[in-house]
Amino acid sequence: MSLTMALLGLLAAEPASGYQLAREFERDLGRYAWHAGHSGIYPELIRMTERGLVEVTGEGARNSRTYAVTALGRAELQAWLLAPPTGGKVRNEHVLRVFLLDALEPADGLRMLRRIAEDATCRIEELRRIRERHDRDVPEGRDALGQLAAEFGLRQFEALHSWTLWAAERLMRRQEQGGGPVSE
Amino acid sequence: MSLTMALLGLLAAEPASGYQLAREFERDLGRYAWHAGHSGIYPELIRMTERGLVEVTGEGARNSRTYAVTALGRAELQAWLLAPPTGGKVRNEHVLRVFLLDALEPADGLRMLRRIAEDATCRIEELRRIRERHDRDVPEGRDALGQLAAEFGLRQFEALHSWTLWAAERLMRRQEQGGGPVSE
DNA sequence: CACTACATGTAAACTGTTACATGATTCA
DNA sequence: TGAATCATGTAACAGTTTACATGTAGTG
Repeated sequence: MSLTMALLGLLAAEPASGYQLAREFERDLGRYAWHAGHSGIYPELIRMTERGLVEVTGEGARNSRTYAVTALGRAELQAWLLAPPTGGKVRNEHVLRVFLLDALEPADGLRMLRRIAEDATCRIEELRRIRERHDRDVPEGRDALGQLAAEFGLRQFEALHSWTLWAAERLMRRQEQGGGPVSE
Repeated sequence: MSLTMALLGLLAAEPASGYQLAREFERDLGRYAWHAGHSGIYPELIRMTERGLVEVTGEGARNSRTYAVTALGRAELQAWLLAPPTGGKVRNEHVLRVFLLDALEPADGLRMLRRIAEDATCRIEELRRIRERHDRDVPEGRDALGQLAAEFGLRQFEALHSWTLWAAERLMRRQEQGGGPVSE
């Protein structure tokens, strides 16, 4: 269901081939929202074509097919977006790691936090550069989705960074006070 | 794999029954990091017992079994936490919806953003209350994980809220300027 | 011509969800 | 004793991933 909508959303911004869509997932969408590989995308596009949600609008070199959303597809996407938020399932391995921090020795936990903080800093800088580019030439089509993603990611990584600082401080407070922290 | 680690992490904080673990997933972990239902948890606990990662340390009323991590389980968890961050898969239906915003008519998009912002505000207030409680009595065991989650969630919802404000402004800027936005 | 990137697919294995199914204990 | 909650499980189904498989076009 969600994969269907993700594809519909990408194609609503701009028609594309399965290959291009797969690359798109590796960029913004796959990073923050929904991950998918080409082997899931191609069969899904065929199913969607059968259901009339998308259609092949052209064939290019190397047997590539360009897909575009149909009116029906657009209607289904909009209906889904406006529908009451069903208890969406969350799966995020990064966040999971971060939550299990207390299972490590404090020294290891600190190392892990520092690594996460560094990584977050890199991404924040990268996203700030992307933002500047967006400020100059106002994005259209799929780049507009990229802009939404960049602004979202920027704030999220800032939040993550702020959290690592808090968590590191908490760890050090604990280390000073109570002696044996984790191990049995 | 991730479910295994999530369970190991919860049990590392405090031994528990499958039922208690399932309830735990409905709270912090399932909200932000990893969702799982009881029908996935019970079979996984049995497999983990067979692999020697956990063990049954007691049986209580109503045929309940209490599981605890073994030394091996703790070692595997720590190894996984310290391992290089494999390109973790992300699946978040909420974020997906938010990314596909541009597929809606501007008026609908604004309504959606407002709904998300309101929801975020509620959760932020809730998490602030939880934080105050944590400030009074320093959490131990599984409550410590709850504290990590609360501080993380707080920052994340603040980021989401900030993003909705930005996105709403962007939508209104677009509405003023270029006329026809989405529909073909 | 070799290598890389483009481009699409399938089958088996794995993971997770939904719906079904059962029984124990507490409380009103 | 009826209802709610605690407590555990299974089987069929749906969705994803991994590995395999194939062929095209451009570039050095």
